[in-house]
Formats: sequence, C-alpha cells, structure tokens
Amino acid sequence: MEVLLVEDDAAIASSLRAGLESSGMVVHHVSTGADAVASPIYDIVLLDIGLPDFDGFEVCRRIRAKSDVPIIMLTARNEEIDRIFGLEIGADDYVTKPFGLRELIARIRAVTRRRTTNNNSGASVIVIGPLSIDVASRRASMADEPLDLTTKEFDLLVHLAENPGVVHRRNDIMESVWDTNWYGPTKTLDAHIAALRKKLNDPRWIEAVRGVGFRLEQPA
Amino acid sequence: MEVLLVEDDAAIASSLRAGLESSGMVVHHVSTGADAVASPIYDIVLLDIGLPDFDGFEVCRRIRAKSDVPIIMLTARNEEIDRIFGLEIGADDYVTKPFGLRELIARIRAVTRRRTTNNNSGASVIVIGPLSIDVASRRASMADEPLDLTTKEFDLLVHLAENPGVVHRRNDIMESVWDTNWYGPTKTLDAHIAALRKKLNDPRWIEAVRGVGFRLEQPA
DNA sequence: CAGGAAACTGACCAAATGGTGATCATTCGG
DNA sequence: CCGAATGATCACCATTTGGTCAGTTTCCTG
Repeated sequence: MEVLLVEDDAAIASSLRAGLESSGMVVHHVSTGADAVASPIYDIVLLDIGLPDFDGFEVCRRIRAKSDVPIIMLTARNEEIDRIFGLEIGADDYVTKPFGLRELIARIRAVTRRRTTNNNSGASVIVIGPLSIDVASRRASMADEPLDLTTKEFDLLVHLAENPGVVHRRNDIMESVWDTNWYGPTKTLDAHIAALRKKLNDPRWIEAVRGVGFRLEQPA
Repeated sequence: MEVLLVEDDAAIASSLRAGLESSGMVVHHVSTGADAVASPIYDIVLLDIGLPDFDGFEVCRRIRAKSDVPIIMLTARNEEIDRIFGLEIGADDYVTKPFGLRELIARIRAVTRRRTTNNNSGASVIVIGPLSIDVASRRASMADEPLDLTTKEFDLLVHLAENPGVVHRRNDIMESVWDTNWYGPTKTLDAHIAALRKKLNDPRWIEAVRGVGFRLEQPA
C-alpha cells in the first residue's frame, strides 16, 4: 500500500508517516498542492485542506480530473465539513482533526476495500454527483441545498444510495427499511418513493424497474 | 521539557515520540506500568490507561505517592472518562483517543504552565461557536455568560457536544448519561432536553430528529 | 431533621409521520 | 389495438412522537 501524504505541517506529517509506516504502508510525503497534483499515482491520497499554495478542494478536483484514486480529506474543523459536504469534490471520506492513527488507518482500509469491491457501503458520506448523504448526522443535500427528509425517506434514500445504479428489489427494501420482508397489497413503498422523488427535484433520480424494484442513479 | 511516555502500543508510541520530538521535547518511552513507576522524575508524564501489567489508574496513584509531577492520561473510550471523573486519582488532565498531536502538545503546555503559575484554569474545553464547555471543571458558558446547569443537564450537554452535528439516538444518550439503555414511556430525556434548550437561550441549539434522537449544533 | 433543588413520571396536546385504498397513468403481451 | 398488470399519485385517517406541564419522589445541604 503506497500512500501519498499531502500535508504542510512538518510535525503532523512526520507523526503520520511514522504511524502509517509502522502499519506497513509506504509513505510519500509532499507539502504543497502543486507537488501533489504533479505526483504519480498511488494507492490512496491523504489530503490536508490547509495548504500553502492552493487549497485542498482544488487539489482534490485536479487529482480527480486525471484519476479515480481514493482520496481522504484531513480537515481541521467541523465548519469545513459543511463545505465538503455540499461540494462535489469527489473525496471518498474525510477525517476531522484531531484524529487518531488507528482511526485513520481504519478509514484507509475501509476506503480501499470499498474501492476494490466496488461497493459504496459503510462510508461516512455517500456522494453521488450533486447528491451527498451524511449518514452519521442524518443529513442529505442536493447541490448544496439541504434536503428536508423524514425518517423513512432518509432510510430509504440511504438504502438505495449505498448501491447506486443497482436495482433494489421491493422485498429487500422492505426488509432493510421497514424490518419486514412482507410486501402485501399496500402502496407504502410506492408512496415513499414518490415523496422522495419530489424532494430530489428530479424524478429521474429513482427509476422503477418493472416487476423488480427501484434503482437510484444520477440523471444523465 | 522531558516527557515520560507510558504506552504499550508501539505504533502509537512511535508516532507520538516523533511528533513530540519535532516540537522540541525529549521523549522517554516505557511500555509497562512497572517501568513507569520505577522511572526517575521527568517534567510531565503521559499515561496510557490500557497497560499490560496494571492499569493506568494504579500507576497514577503510585506516581502521585512519590511526586507531584504533572500527569496527562490518555484514554481510549468515553466510558473511561466517567471513571476518571469520579476518581480522585490526581491526574491533571486527560485526552481521549483519538487525539491530535497539536491538541496533546497544547495540553502539555497548558498543564505545565498551570503548574508553574499555580493556576487551575485551562483544562479540556469543547468550543462550539459561542458555546464553550470545560469538561474537567464542569463549567459551561454561552457568549462568555456562565450557564447555570444541573448535573444531568451538564452531562447531557457534554454528550451532545462531543459530536456536534451528528444525531445521537435516544438509547445512546440514555446509556451514556443515565447508565441505562432503557427508554420506556417516560419523558425524562425530553424534560432535560427542554431544560437545556431554555438555558441555552435559543432552542435551535438542540434539534430533535424525529424517530431517532437529538442533534446539537450552532444555530445558523 | 427540615427545606429546597433536582430528577422523574404520567397526562395531555399538537404536529409530524406513515399507512391505506381509490383512482389514474403507463407498460406489456397477445 | 385492447386488456391486464404494474406503478404513480392523491387525499384521508390512525398512530406515533415530541413538547409542555404539574405533581411527586429523591437527594443533598445546612
């Protein structure tokens, strides 16, 4: 596992390097955004937001432009999370300073595992284009506009968004969101799908697959 | 500044050593409680609670028996904070893992400064905009106005403030603040939430998330 | 032991939420 | 092209939930 660490604070960088290396990772350290963008591709990028030249969001965007490498943002304050949240920056996860080494390593493993299995479940934040969902704080936003979702709507959205593009069968949805795999003559699920569609502004986000279930995907 | 680091996890110890040394401190590392007690006196002791031989509290007591050296406890879980809290073990401060190097260094400086100036202020503080909570001294203030909180109100506030923005489930709150995960038909939690809201002056500080729990956040 | 503050509890109310069936629209197969 | 099946939408109603309050119990302090 080769890590590109983008961090301008020498103390933090040195501490992280030591910790990551003792977990068997190879750490390449750069301290500016320019160097980060110019670097060859590694297995994962740890990206500090407060960089001297241009900020982490810009770096993230530029790296994304040329690669799908997993990116974890290192943010200093909670306020910055909101910015990340609404922006379509394409980071895979973020950790807030101060963070522990074990936590960071766990996140790295989770992100890379997620990437290799092409499965989005377990992320702190699910980002699908303009749609982002923070599972822990139970908030979702579309193009920076917060969505006012009810409990069921949120759970339903999370279930669909955990595997975007794949069809979720009605029974599976019922079991996951309603704790029952019984789908009788009720229109409960349909009603909530309808409500969600309305709040997502564009009904094409949720596509019905006749006879099977529903699929969530960013409209073309 | 000479630091005695008592920590059995090699990765964490190595990482901390690197960080502290790059801040100009001299780090002496031991990994067992026995070694810690046997060590000569340093300027400050960083003491992990989870040690292989006997636990950090015992080490703390024994060190205190022979010296007034400042001690900062490194604790792994929130649960352990309560134990520290209740015990008069004589530690000067504690930090909860995961913690950041900068935070730790700040604490070290604060504790040693406090020692030399014989001043008790400056312990661990949670700050969320105008709201600040001094966990160790159990004081909270809003816009520099002290808040007169009861025990339960304070514990509740701390629990919510430790993860601002995220939704805390009723059961989790009950378990953390009331030591029971049973939330029956009672309105105990709601009553205390109401009391807290009133004392925070703006009810929007605590948002109810229907069907789930509560979230603390600075009003827009 | 007395007084008061804090905590707990249950009742009540209002509002949010979720479930339901009727009805309309769309798709698909013959 | 028609009818059956499936999905979409809507309005209505029952339930759940959170907020508030007053009464009671518990605990602490002096």
